[in-house]
Amino acid sequence: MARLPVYLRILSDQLEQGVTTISSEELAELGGVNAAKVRKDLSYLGSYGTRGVGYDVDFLVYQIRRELGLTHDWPVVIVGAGNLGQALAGYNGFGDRGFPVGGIVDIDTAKIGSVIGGVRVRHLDEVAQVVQQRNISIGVIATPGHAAQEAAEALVAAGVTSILNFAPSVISVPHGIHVGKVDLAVELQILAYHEQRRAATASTPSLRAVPGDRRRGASA
Amino acid sequence: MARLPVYLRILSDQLEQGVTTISSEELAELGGVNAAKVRKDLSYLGSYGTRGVGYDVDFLVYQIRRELGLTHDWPVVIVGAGNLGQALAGYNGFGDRGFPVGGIVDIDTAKIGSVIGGVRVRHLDEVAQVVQQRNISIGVIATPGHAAQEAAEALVAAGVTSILNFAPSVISVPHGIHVGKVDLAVELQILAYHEQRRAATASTPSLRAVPGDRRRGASA
DNA sequence: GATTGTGAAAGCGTTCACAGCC
DNA sequence: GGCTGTGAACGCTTTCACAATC
Repeated sequence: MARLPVYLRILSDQLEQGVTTISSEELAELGGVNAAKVRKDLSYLGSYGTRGVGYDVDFLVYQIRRELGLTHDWPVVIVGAGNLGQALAGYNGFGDRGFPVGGIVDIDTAKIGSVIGGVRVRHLDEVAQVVQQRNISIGVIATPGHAAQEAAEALVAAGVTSILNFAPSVISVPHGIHVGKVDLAVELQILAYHEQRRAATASTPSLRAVPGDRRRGASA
Repeated sequence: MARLPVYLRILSDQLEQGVTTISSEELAELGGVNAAKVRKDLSYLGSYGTRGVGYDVDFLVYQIRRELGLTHDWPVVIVGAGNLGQALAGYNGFGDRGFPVGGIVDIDTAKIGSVIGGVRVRHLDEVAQVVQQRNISIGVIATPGHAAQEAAEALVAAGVTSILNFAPSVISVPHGIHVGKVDLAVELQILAYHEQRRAATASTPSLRAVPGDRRRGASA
């Protein structure tokens, strides 16, 4: 379920703030979703709530981590030491959340040997070595679009079985390889779409229906 | 519809390769989806296909751009000139696809004045000025998590109506502001989940039903 | 003959509503 | 009284299948 990581982050936050118990309604509020949905999602993990009380935050965090396979670190290898690759390697959000950068590779000899975020950049040809040495199963593609397919093939050949693709082009991989895609332009295009619709409806006086937003407190 | 940007990218690629006509089946193949879905999606834009022939790629690109509001550029302002902000600002994928970086702001005086991707970094306090000068309606948050809320508030106060949040924390914004979120860790967690399931099923020769604890005697 | 456009059917995720439990 | 867990209703999205059209 794609919402478990969201719950996990919220619950981790709550845990830090000293919250020990949480109801489905509170969690739903924090996550911006429906309480019934939260209960359905969590019941999928097992019956870990207590009726009349709620869920034990600490236990729930453990269970979600277990379900997501986050009981141990998943080192990743980054292909591409350009702007994006450097940002990802230096981004604490990766290592802090269980995905330490186990290697960075590139084909630009000018970049090879430099150190980013404590990791030395090596040549793409050595990616198989890196993957096997550090027992890596997740690769991150941070290359220009035209190099993405080559990067994907090198990763698969090296033994990686999951790929997160930041390049703005579609890669094709053998069956059985999991691919996640983050296309920055697509995200912006969706926002642009909403902006454009906002402009269109704002200039259309016929649509007078006011959304009946019956929330109690205004957003704080 | 969230798939339009995907079609747009494929069609743009095809256009560059000299393809002038495409059938729903070909487009579906390239996009990895069902042909009927493609037709339904495109029929939503209007009846722009020709039976027995297919769709005119050039015309379709124009229509999708129109629907998405991509007939003009949408300059963006980036909050945070750290690793991620620099990567985004230097990333051609933004400007090339209609989202030029109209400004970068930060609170670190050491960074202010430096030039990234041709744009000078200014102070967060000047964000309203930047937004109004360049007529910006989309802001990008590339700060550490703890600064994301402050960034969001500054953007909203400056007049931005859409926000793309790369920080690993949830921001709350007034009603009517559109927020897109890219959480790098969430993407990786989803891949980890699949990896973990792969390992689990690989080590389970046959899926034997595990007896659950049925409370009460209603076992049938 | 090939391909679109679209009603109808099927599938899936969400929400409701309430019994069961603390 | 409060809250979970879940069958059932609902609504939305996807897929099918075929008439309409080129």
